Amino acid sequence: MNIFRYFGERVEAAVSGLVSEGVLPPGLDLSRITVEPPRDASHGDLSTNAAMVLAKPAGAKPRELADRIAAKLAGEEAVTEVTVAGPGFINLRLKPAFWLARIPDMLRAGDAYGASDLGTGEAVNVEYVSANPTGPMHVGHVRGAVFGDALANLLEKVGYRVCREYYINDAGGQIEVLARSAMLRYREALGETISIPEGLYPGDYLKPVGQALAATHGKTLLEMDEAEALKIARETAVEAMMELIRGDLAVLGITHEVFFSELSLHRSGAVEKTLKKLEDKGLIYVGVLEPPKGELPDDWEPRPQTLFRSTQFGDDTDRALKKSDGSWTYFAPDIAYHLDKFERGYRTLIDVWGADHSGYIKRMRAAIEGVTGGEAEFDVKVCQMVRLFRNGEPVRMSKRAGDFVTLRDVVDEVGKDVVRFMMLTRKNDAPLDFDFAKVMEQSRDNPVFYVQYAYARIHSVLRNAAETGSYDLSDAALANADLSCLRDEAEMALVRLMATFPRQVEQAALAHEPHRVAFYLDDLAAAFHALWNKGKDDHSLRFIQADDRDATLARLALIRAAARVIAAGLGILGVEPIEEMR
RNA sequence: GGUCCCGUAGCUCAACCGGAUAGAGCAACAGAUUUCUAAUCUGUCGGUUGCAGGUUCGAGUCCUGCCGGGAUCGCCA
Repeated sequence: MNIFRYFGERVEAAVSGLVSEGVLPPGLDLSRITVEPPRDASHGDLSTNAAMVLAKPAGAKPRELADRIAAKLAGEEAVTEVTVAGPGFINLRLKPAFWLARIPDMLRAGDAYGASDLGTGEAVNVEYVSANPTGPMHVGHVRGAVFGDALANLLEKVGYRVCREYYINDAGGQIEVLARSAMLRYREALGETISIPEGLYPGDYLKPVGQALAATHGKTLLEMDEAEALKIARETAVEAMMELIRGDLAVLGITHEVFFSELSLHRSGAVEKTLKKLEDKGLIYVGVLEPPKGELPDDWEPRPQTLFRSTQFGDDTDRALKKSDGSWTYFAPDIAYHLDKFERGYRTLIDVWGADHSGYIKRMRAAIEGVTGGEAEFDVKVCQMVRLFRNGEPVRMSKRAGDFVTLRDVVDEVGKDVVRFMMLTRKNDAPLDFDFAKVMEQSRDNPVFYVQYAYARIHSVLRNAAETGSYDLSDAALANADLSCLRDEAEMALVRLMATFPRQVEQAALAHEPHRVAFYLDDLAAAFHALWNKGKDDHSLRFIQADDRDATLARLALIRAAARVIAAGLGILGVEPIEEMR
């Protein structure tokens, strides 16, 4: 149960009661009414702005209207106290029994706790990673990968039908470089001594590709037309690189449903078809762009080019679709790609990009609006850079000579779960520092540990209970425990926080911000650790009470539910909970 | 120079797409805990939310202009 949604309905009922009594006019817009936890807990359990929002359109004074609504809400079964405060807030306090009744909800829901039908099965496409298939994934790709995956989990959790998608840039110039690099390795595999010139990929990961080419084709590639040979090398290399990348992603626990090839758009004629569509709408023309302001690129010269009228949709300048050699720019097939997603039935398109692509957002948004007639909702989530540290010292990386930290390096060193959690401890558009030492630290400082430790502590208690007493610790049994002895403020604080989880998940999903789940889990862990420590001070608050079976069962139900919530939250982040840490 | 992102406590960051007295952690200081795991907890100190206007009953949040940091800037992807 989402208590905020529930009371949102109760507030609406109170308002429509006032409408039928003639106190309020009919036809009021209720959409801006919110029911939230007040920022300051001393104000109560729930707070609504209904009176302030409705006052003006109803021609009423906010405080007076608040009093009328409050009087109606006071009759609610679960409510113990209603107050009107400040400019017209209505604050509700709920019966402890109402909060406690959420515990069996949680135990019965298990992993599904926090799930909802908010998305009503709507299809959403999340495109993330989409790293060029020119080598293994490096650390720069990790954040977007984790973010996109967690966002997909989050949207699924609240009832969207999510497609996780990867766009393979297998048609550009970098792929030509890859093909040439692979050819070189092929010669090497045939026994030639090679040196890798500047501009080609030097990494050892292309050696197996060269060997595979040699094994399959013998010396025949050397004898055929170079373009023909490069084509074969390219296909083999791209396939091998995608295998590499899929493996890297698997290490992070990421699986895409769709891998979409850029090349397929070229081959199928989808690019031409898409641009024809734009042309028919008068959105394409041949023209000369103004030179960019400020320092000019060295080789700049005015030149007529095929342009998309993205300025018509709010972009700063129109954008080139063809290179001077007549081939497509990156932009052209990308429009076709996004149209393809739309035509596959996705009305909500989410792209996860690195910060270095943020200058591309306006034109893509413009293109999608143009090509779909404004029918698609397009959101780009930009992930800022991750700065690597080792014991506070920045990790130096130079792209030359393959001297970069790979995704596998990081995961091998600290583990998948630590990487995933840490990547979500900052808002996506804020830079993130990742310190190899710090993320392994076992301290309050380290949120991964702190949350995992709360979960482990709970399981420690449960193990202890299983050994020392004859309790039925199944969720089904605990869900039937008499919870009335849970009265302490620390216990209630924990319960209230757990009960807000469904709302937190919904809000995070609507904002496309999975990091909120990570922050919530840190708060939840804090509430649990606080309760634990209170039991040190006051032994009557310990979870296991040898001489009080009812109290023990109630508390085991409480902490078991807390563990369930932590697991549900970690599940969204794609992190495995740990039952024992020693 | 244009565009986008960021600017919140000494430090690292939140703040639920406009709500009440802006919250956590770290650091500092003062305490608790001989444990259901002494990897934890409690308290104190700490703020003109970069600056100046505007919209609003109400602004860290929206708008405008500055200041500062980052990213990016016709054919890379």
